[in-house]
Order: sequence, then C-alpha cells, then structure tokens
Amino acid sequence: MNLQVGRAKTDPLVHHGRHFGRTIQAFCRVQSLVQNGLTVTIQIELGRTSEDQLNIGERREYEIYKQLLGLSPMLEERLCTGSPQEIYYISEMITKGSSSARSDDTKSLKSVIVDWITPPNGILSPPLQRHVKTDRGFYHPTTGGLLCPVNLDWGNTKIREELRSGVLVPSGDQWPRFLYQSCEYNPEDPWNGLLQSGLLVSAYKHVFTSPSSVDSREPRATRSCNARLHGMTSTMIGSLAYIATQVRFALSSSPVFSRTDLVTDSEYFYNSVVELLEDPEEQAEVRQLLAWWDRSV
DNA sequence: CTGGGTGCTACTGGGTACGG
DNA sequence: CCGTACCCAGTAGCACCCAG
Repeated sequence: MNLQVGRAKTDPLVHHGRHFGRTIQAFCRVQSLVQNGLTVTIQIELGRTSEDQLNIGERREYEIYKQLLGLSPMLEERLCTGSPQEIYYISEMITKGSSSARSDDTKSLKSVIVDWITPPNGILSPPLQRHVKTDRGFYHPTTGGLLCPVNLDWGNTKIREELRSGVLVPSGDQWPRFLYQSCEYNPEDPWNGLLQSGLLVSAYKHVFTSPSSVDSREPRATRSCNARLHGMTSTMIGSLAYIATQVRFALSSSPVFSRTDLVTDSEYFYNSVVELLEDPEEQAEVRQLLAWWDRSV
C-alpha cells in the first residue's frame, strides 16, 4: 500500500520552464520552438543545411532552442529519442512553468510596486490600492508619468487627456519614461540611463534575488533565491526585457496580462527591448549595460 | 441578435519545502 | 521549529461559437 501523502513531485521540467520564461524567452510557443529546433538539428546533422544558411528569424529561434536545452541536462536526449507524445508533454511542462512563474511575478509585483513609486517619506496622491489596478495607468499622475512615452510630454494637459481617453495609444516600441534612470531621457544620447532605473532594479531584485533583498542590505531571505536556484550568475538580455515588461504591466491599469492585448501590447514591447539589446550595432553599449546590472544587483 | 455552451488562460488563496 | 518564498490547485473570467 502506498502511504505517500501529499502531492506527487512535480516534473523538474516545470522548474526549468520557470527559468526559461524569466530569462530566455517570455512569450514562447514552446511547441513549435521544439519542433523546429529538432528539425533544424536533424537537417544540420545530415549536412543539408548549416546555421549560417538559416535566415535571421530561424537562427534566432534555433539559438533560443539551444539555450532551452542548456537548462536541463537530459532534455536534448529526451527530445531526440522521445515519441511525439513525449515531446508534446515536455513542451507542455516548459510552458506550464514559464506561465506560472509569470503569473506569480505579476501577482507579487502588483502590490509592491505601489511602495516603490511612493516618494520616500512621502505619500502618493491620490493614493493607490495595492491590489486594485483600475486607477493606475494614465488615470493616475504618477503611473501615467512613468508610462508616458519619452517622445510625449506628460506635463501637457492635452496629451494627458488623450492618453487617458484612449485617443492616443502608445505602441509597444514607444518607450515609457520609467525605463530611464531618474526618468530622464536625453534625445541627444538615447542610451544614457536607458534600462537603468531604480524601479527596474527593485523589480529585478524582487524576482531574482528575493523580495526582501530589495530594500534592505541585510536580506531576511530564508530560502535560496531564484537566481541561485537556477545557477544564474549574470544578467541576461531576456531577463531585463522580462522585468521591464512586468513593471510596465504593473503600472498599467490593465487587469489581465495578455500577450495579445492591444492596449498593453506586452509581447511587442518585450520583443522590441530584446531586439534592441541583440542589435549587433549596439553591442558596445549593451555590454556596458549588462556590466552595470551585474554590479547593481 | 442573444443566451448558453465550450474551451482556454490568467488570477488567487493557500500549502509546503527549505534554510537558518 | 519558524518564517519566508516557491509553487500549485482550483476557479473566475474572457472570447468564441452556434442554435434558436
């Protein structure tokens, strides 16, 4: 008789899926990523193609696939020898992990972000409820200012009104002011302070080095943080884009996180950040940025 | 057009494992 | 043992479909 109480141990793939979504590719169709990855691998092994012959999109997808394989020691073998059902199951477990981590992060950032945007030793006016989002976004002077694209002037009443009423809907590639250190954007030097805001650092620490590591030098953590749990030693491009997307959503008034939602446009925003950080022409700046993050976290 | 059925996905509350 | 942070099961809520 099986006396085991409690639930069955969850598949470690779910655990890897959590890290995959947070640091490698947040909005991933794992099923097709894996299918295409396997196909390309076989084609390369047969000498029918090589990595250089893949187009930009295919090569990028293949890179992501290889990073996924790197997360779990036996994964590649399981995929190569597995039945279609097994492959389907594996993809499902990765997807499950990645979306459950995403929703956990969405949930906890939703309330703590209110603390972070409250002025030190001051109050937020009007106040915002920690678990209610309806009056965030462009309905609130603070969240509105943070979300307002850098090419628009939040101080302008007409602009403010148009953003609030939805006449003006910023797209995912118009960058909100909160991405910049101290919210200062310099059109002459667009890299200056980009992706270096305190808000981002707080959110990054919250997710990767534990919630209590955000405000105190002496973390009260009683468990290993996510970064340590997954052997993460340096800042990854995907993780920056992920955190920026989470913060952007937490500031918005949208109640439901959806990849396709036209107002929030999270997936497009995420991809725009990744695209910038992977742009070969920007690599010098990006290297500096990642080094800055490694020092700050 | 509309009411109910269906499938899907994200949110929530709570459980539990882990490190001290 | 305790407090914290990861993780999950269950369900609310949405979009879509289709018969009436």
